[in-house]
Amino acid sequence: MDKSELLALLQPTFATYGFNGASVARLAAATGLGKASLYHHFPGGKNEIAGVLLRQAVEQLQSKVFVASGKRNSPNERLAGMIDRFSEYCNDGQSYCLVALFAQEQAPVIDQPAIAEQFAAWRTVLAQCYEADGHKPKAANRAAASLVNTLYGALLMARMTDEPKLFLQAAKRCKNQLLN
Amino acid sequence: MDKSELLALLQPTFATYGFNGASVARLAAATGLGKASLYHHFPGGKNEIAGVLLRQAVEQLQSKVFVASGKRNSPNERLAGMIDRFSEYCNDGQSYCLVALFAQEQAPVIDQPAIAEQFAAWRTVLAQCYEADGHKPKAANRAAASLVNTLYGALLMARMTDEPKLFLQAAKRCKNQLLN
DNA sequence: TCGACTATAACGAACGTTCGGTTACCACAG
DNA sequence: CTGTGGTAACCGAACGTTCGTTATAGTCGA
Repeated sequence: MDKSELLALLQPTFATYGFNGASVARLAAATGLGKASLYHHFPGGKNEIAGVLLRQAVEQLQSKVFVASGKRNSPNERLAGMIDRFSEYCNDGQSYCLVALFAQEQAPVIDQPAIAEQFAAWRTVLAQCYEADGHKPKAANRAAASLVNTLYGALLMARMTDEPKLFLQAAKRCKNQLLN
Repeated sequence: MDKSELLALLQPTFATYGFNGASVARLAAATGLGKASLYHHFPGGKNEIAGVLLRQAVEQLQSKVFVASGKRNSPNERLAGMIDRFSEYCNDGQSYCLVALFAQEQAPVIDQPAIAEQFAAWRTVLAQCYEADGHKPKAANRAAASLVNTLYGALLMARMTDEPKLFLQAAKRCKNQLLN
């Protein structure tokens, strides 16, 4: 059992129960290993696991979601692509974002200023697309902030109510709105 | 020290640390009482306290926020009022919503189907306003869902980054959008 | 035989909870 | 006014459990 397999088995437990709710016993059970065996792979214990998964989530958002890929495409297409990739990231609203989850619990693995910077950077990426699409700078910033808010709000809503479709519908609305 | 005072002292601890993170020791410390004394007021222990606070939050959203008050006002003014009252509810983005927090941790005090119903009802209240404002039923439903998503998304964002202004700005944008 | 891996069993600390008993307060009989 | 009884409020100390962690030892392919 190698490390990336383990992490894949561990992630859902954190995503389901949050940092505090994911006990080492539960985490070990999720992998099929004994608690002590987990410590062989992650000597830093629970904090190390959570830290790796958190960095993984941020990295994924950074490299797979909030990138204005396809320079040949129109700004709108690039924005739509980001929405689609965020949708993939959260499994169409079925999986929650560890960054949001850990941040809300004030988990010890969270570096809040860094998270704030990260989200600001992602908003900037979005804003640049909106600007390239003809929005004035201020309007572009507003639209970018709105989009991130809506996506995360929809994801939160989907989780609260256990209705992933609430996310899918919101994502669709966001994309439709780009066509104006 | 009466019960409502106690609850007021206890709420911030839950709001800050979440259900799992709010230990009885912390809760007791927040009130200045000993742990045993808390059990005098709340024999049901931590679950009872969290349950009361949760019901309080839902009740507040129900009776103070998502009510189409002021029948004489225009639908837009009523929607704007709800945004304002939600803003008050979350202290301009500085306090988090216990419903959202507990729901995300899958806290034992949460009845997810009930929460889902509750939010559906609130979306309906909003949708009726949008309809009264001339939107077609489907468009009204979409607008209502978007508004809730955005408000909660902005609140989540504000908490994640510890920047309440992200919420205030979003609330302002929502209100401006009503004027079209 | 060695090193990577897993498991059993236990550790101290913190958890939520309960017990036994002390204080503070107030009604009321003397 | 004093004294007595009852009750609500409160607390220190401990309960049993679970937490995250670790010491120790066994398994097994190379």
